[in-house]
Amino acid sequence: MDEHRKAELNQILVLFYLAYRTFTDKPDQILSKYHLQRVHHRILFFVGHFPGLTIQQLLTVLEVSKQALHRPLKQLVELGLIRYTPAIHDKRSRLLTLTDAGQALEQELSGGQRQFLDQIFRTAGEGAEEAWVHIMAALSEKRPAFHFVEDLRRNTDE
Amino acid sequence: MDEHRKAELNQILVLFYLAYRTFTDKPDQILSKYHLQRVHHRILFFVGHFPGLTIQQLLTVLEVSKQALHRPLKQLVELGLIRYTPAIHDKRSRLLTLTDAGQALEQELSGGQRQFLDQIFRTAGEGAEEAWVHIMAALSEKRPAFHFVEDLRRNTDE
DNA sequence: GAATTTAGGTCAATTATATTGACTTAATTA
DNA sequence: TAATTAAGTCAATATAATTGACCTAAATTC
Repeated sequence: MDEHRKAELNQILVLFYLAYRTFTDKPDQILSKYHLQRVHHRILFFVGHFPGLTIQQLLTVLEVSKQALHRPLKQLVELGLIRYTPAIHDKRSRLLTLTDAGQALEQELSGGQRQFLDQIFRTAGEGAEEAWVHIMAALSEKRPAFHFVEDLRRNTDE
Repeated sequence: MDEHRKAELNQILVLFYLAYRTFTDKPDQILSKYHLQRVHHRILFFVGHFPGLTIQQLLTVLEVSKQALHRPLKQLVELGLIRYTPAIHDKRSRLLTLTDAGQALEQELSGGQRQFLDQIFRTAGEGAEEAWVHIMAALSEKRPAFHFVEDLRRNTDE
């Protein structure tokens, strides 16, 4: 790889870093109002997107330890943002869903991100969204959690 | 926004999350071998990409407090990965550059990221890189650090 | 020239968080 | 019945960030 291309890719690495930070910035500000952190947003988002997720599944997608998830999840339940619904097939599992308040906060946190992306995709040229998604999927697909989430989605869609 | 589009954008949010995690995963593994963290990679990357960066500028792009930067930067200097070169114009400033060992580690950390991106862009369709960059820039451009980095780049190029 | 500001360095206290390991209960599966 | 699994919790340790204070030396401003 020549120096010019390396410099070009470095600018791209900077963009990736800044874009991700910008992306989590507004939600982080909202979270801090409630004394919550990034991990709380992740929990709310995944439970909102995959209603009925179990704790085990949540641990798998977030790739954190059970002990690390314990406190933030407990807080969200105590705040009345997440509730357990009993699982019929396996009474050991606890199915996670958002309460109305949880849905409202999730919307407050992720809604801006969705609108921001939607607006950028709409103003970008034809096929830009597909290209972006293709590249992000290529970046993700070596990851075990990627396939796990794909399987989750397929099961949820049924 | 209808439910279908919301679900579509949620999948995209998942991709963003997973792509970024995948992206920092290998470097994080390498860092842990040296008992270093993400912030050390960021420092090495930005100093490597902008040789002669001052501490103030580094604080601005990383958006951390002086005290938060202090320890990891000190460690990198003590490990012989980063060196101060005296500033002629302002003797208060300390210009940061990578040592040979620092360049080697930076290459080990970011080189894989650059190659990974380069390969994906090459196998993606025509214009995919431009589209991706356009979108990531749109996501970044509201950020003060984005313009700061743009200015830095212009000054470095001169 | 004196006063102020700026770049950088450091210490201490507090707070937050993650990690490892161990242990428990209840339910399911082999 | 025995072994495994989902979930919950405690404790100890280590890591990290944050706030606030204080310091030196160099540069600017008045």
